[in-house]
Amino acid sequence: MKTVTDGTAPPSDRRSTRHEGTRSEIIAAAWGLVRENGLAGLAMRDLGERVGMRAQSIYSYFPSKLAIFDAMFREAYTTLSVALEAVGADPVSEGREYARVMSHRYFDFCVEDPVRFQLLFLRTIPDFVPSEESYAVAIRVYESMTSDLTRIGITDAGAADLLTALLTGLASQQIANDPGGDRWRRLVDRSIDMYLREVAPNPTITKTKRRRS
Amino acid sequence: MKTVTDGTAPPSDRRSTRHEGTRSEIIAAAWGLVRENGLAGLAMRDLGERVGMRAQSIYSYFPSKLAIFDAMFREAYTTLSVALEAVGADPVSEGREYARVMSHRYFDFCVEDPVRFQLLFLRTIPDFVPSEESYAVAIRVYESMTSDLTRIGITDAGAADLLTALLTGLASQQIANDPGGDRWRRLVDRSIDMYLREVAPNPTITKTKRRRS
DNA sequence: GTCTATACTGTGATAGAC
DNA sequence: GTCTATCACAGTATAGAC
Repeated sequence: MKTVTDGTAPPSDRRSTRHEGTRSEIIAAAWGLVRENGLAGLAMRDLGERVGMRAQSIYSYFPSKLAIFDAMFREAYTTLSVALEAVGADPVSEGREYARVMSHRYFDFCVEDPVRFQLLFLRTIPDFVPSEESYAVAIRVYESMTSDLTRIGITDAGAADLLTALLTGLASQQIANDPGGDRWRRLVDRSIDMYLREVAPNPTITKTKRRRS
Repeated sequence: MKTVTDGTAPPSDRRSTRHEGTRSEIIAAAWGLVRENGLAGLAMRDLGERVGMRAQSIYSYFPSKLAIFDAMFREAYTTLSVALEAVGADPVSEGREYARVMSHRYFDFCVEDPVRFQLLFLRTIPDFVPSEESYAVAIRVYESMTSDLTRIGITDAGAADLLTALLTGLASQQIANDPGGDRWRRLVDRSIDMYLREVAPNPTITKTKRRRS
């Protein structure tokens, strides 16, 4: 129902899988091009050439270029979601340790792919607004993070907002002013300590279960 | 000497002032357009129309569109420089109070004009790299901030980097996820406290002179 | 359903007349 | 300095072959 920005409803019956396959292929090619030429530098003609068709044919799979960005947006947030969920499953990751591991995953995810960072966290493409479905994935990631923080004893209002601001700030500075270096990366651990001292001043709180035995 | 990206050396003698005047006019018009259509939406034709000439004539004043962005970059950093220097001159602004006032100025400067923020702090225009002269202004602002922090007792390596990351992170989140609101703005004071507790744990340090009399 | 062919508008930029 | 004319290249869209 209501695949508004989703583009090109599945043909009819069975070879929609092939259609989906081509869509994935296009998105993958788009990521490659975007990493080479920047987010704004994505050209439909280049994209067509990369996947072996003319630019116009792409419109059979996506109604517009913005729809491609939307699919990329959703895919990237899903990747982030998976990366962060893996932390929660890690038995070692309790309390402060969870915060530390999660923060590093988040920071690495940002710095790893500057273009992806730009697409997800900075509103930089002129008319791009993520569709309802895609934005829902983003919200889900954020809610998951909040509930994880709650789980380890950080129930503070604004605690999650403060953490995302801190991490995206470090990542953004790293990307913009020292690409390839570690000038801000090496401040991450210190930032977590600083953050935890603020939102969970009592260290016993963050050690959820069994403190010694 | 070597006005490489500066474009169009002054004609010869005296009416270079008029030339400079037109340049300023073009830049002012560019700011207006960019706030309306976004940074990537700046079109030379629109710009020409705005200043009362054809698009091609602008190339008599700037060698390229990127040169216009460069001039805007420099102008904006000069504005930031002035805003922050005013804090140091304020006699009330000592120690923690300096950090607090300065941080709010910085944050407000960022949020006040999202497009300017994008130009200065996020590398988002495909091939734009600030010229040497323009980047020098940015460096000067940063060095001034560092020396101010030193003056109030924060000599910590990376302290300035941590602060800029924190503030740009808060601003970036505010702009992207709650434009017009205050969801991250109201975390600024708390962030300063958190920050000062990290970089200057001893409160007496930051109170530079006369603690009581 | 998916392709090719063609075309429309708008972009940054250049050459040369005046 | 400012103009006209022009270029190569974007994104987008429609028509029609297969």
